[in-house]
Amino acid sequence: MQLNNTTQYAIRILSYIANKHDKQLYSAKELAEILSIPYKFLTKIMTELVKADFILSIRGREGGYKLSRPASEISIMDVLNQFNEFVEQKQCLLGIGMCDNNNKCGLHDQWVKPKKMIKDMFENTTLENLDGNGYKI
Amino acid sequence: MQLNNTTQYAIRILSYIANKHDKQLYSAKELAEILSIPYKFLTKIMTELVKADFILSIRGREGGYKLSRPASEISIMDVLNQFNEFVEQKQCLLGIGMCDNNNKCGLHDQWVKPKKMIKDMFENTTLENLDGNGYKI
DNA sequence: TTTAAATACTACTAAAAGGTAGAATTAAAC
DNA sequence: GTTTAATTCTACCTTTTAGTAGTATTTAAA
Repeated sequence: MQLNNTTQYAIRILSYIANKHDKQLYSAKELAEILSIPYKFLTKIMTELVKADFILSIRGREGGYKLSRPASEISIMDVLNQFNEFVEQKQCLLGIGMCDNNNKCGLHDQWVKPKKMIKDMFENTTLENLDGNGYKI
Repeated sequence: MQLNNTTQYAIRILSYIANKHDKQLYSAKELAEILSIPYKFLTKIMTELVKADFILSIRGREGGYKLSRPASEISIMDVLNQFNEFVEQKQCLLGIGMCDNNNKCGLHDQWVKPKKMIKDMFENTTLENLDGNGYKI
């Protein structure tokens, strides 16, 4: 019941870039140091973020990364989907194929409400409305 | 944002044993076939369930497994804890150590409510009050 | 025009999770 | 007593996830 490592990193990277408006570009070196993410692993994730069109990269000397669209237009759910978390909404909590009202697992009914809250939370939270300033990175 | 395989299997096994009162003992062979869980992997999980005192095993010919206490006294949360899911309540959603009101990650505030719902759901659901009969196994 | 500092690509290694094999142990049935 | 059917133990194999290494490419500065 946790997000995987790569997804956690991705959210932290995007959230950091989104909430610091004092600069235009962030280099991988800089992000890796500030966020304590292994440099080589971070660059791998950056490439994926670029391909997913969350991030725009400028190559060459003085290059770096920035958001490819306004922070308000990227929800946490968008990021989760890109990293294969929570992809299939009907995915059974107990791993027995797909779950719906006609095909329930033992936990299905109890799971409906919490699942909806999680879903709404991730859909309604964008890179812009994370918890303002002052949170750990 | 999923339970891991082993945990899913464990819940399914316990829930099956708890909700079929027409027998005293279930053998690993039988459980593996009915629940479509690889036999050898299931026996491994059974051993863990025995050690965790959810299950009582009878060895030797005509042996098998049964619950070690009433189904109403084993919550899903108990099982999750045993299998290292959700163990640490303060565990940060973004993987930045521990989270609380004095030490928040960017998603902390939004995560509080959904997390509480999930927690309550898992704590209040026991092997007895899974969705009655007729659900898939 | 060379050099330096950045991203991108390809391929590998390490650790964790999922799963398998085979033999040891136990105890009822025969 | 021997056999048979069950659980248990130890060790291994496979797949996925996490992380590393090295080189190629790009582009602005010197």
